[in-house]
Amino acid sequence: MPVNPQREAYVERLNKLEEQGVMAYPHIYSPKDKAADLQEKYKTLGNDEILSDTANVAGRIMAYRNGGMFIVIRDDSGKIQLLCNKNDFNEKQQAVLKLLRPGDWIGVNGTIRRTAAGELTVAVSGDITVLAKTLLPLPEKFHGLTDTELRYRQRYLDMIMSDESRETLIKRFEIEQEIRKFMVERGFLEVETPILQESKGGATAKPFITHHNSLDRDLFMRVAPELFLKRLIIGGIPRVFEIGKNFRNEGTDTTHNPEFTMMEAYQQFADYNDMMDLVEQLVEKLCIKFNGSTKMKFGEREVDVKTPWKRAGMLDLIHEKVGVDFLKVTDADSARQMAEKLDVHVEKNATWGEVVEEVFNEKVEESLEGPIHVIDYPVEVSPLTKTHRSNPRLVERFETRIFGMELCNAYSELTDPRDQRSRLEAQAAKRAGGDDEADMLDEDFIMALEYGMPPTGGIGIGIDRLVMMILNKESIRDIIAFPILKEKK
RNA sequence: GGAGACGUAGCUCAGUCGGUAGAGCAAAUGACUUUUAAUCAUUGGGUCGAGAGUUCGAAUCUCUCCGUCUCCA
Repeated sequence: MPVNPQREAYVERLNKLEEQGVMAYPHIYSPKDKAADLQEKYKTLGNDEILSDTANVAGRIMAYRNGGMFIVIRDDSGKIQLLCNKNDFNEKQQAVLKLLRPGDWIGVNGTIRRTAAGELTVAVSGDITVLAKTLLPLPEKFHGLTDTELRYRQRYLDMIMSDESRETLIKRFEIEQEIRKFMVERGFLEVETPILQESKGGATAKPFITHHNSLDRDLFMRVAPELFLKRLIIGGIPRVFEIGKNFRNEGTDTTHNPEFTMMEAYQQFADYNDMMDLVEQLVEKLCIKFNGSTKMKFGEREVDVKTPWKRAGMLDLIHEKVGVDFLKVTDADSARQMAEKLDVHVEKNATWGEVVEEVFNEKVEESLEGPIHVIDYPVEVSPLTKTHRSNPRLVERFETRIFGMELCNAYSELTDPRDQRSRLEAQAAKRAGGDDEADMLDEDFIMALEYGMPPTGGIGIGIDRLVMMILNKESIRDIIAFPILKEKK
């Protein structure tokens, strides 16, 4: 951390303040008023009008003008100007006033007036209570902090200087609160499951590996909570959800952060159709709550998330888009040849399902503005999903897409322990063949399934992506308070 | 992983043809019962991301590396 050469002057002022017998970092303060409440209450007050009404506010100094005669403070509700008339201040009070700077936290008592210039103002009656002295100057007040690296490394400064950054992060956490409320109202119990896991499972992704010293063994940071939440369903909880961090060992870009927030939910006796209803209702409700309508904007693009949303089979979408019906292609060889004809590159040993998924990703995915549920995936790329009730080559799985982005991934959960074993064995074989994104065979999970899991619908919703869509932020770093950055050298 | 842009004072930025490092804000001292990015005067503040090279001389040209952003895979 580079030393700020101006810090010395701030420390010197702090010392002078304490020499005056002023506590720079007191324990408590209880202001009676908020800036925004006062602005609202006195909005009809005319210029130059002076009242005897008293006010008591506290906040951070954002502007300090005319030698302290005019000070603007900001609390959590908004800003208000203070008037410090030297003639009303005794010698010590004047000394304290002189030592204040933007960035300091103060609390004041005073009376209400509106200045000739039209600014609602608290005329301070002498004593100013210092609540915290800043030892570093705030960034330049007009432009604020624009250096993206500094904004993320010192997010608190970004929040101080940018109303938009601060409000965006607050809304992000409010959205999470609303999601919890929505789920609880529907009878889901919020639970917690292990982040440190002995087996890597639940999603196709590279894990982080960490080490437990006293057990002397490596553990995986979870890529998904899925296999533990299912154990809770088996244990008899009818509806569970968990909102928490998942960790995937991959690069960063505008839609990926290696640790990201996911909500997974599982519902007893339900299937994937119920999950489609769930996510539709959730997103519609959030959009109305935070944007005032069912219209959702992302950059220049706009969609309407009014329910119900379109549902379309993955193979039908491919058929429509490129004119090939992969259901009529029955073996992997023919599928691979078909992919080559479509100019889609696939691995030499790719299965039918892997080819279909790749063709979808290359040719169809991007054009889906949504909201749309892409349903019925190939069985080979969905190791934890129950086979489709009308076609054994497919599974009852859907991914919802909005603005071309994946919002969620959900299934009728695979509950047959025999089928689950053979699917995970296939995954383990891929893993043995060098695919470190493939799942491991988790014997303990299979055993849990052997005790009987009821029909279950499950869903995983990417909370960061959802927040980006609702708040119209095109970079995931804007809605994560502390996104990952490279080491500063 | 690839390509491009960027990196200069605490912050926001300028820096022409390669020739002594600049401004505004912030800071220090003072003035002003005035303000709305307050203003005015004076003063201090630089490893020009790091390293190497070319050159009499490099913020500037070349190369390597680091970091940030964007686009692509």
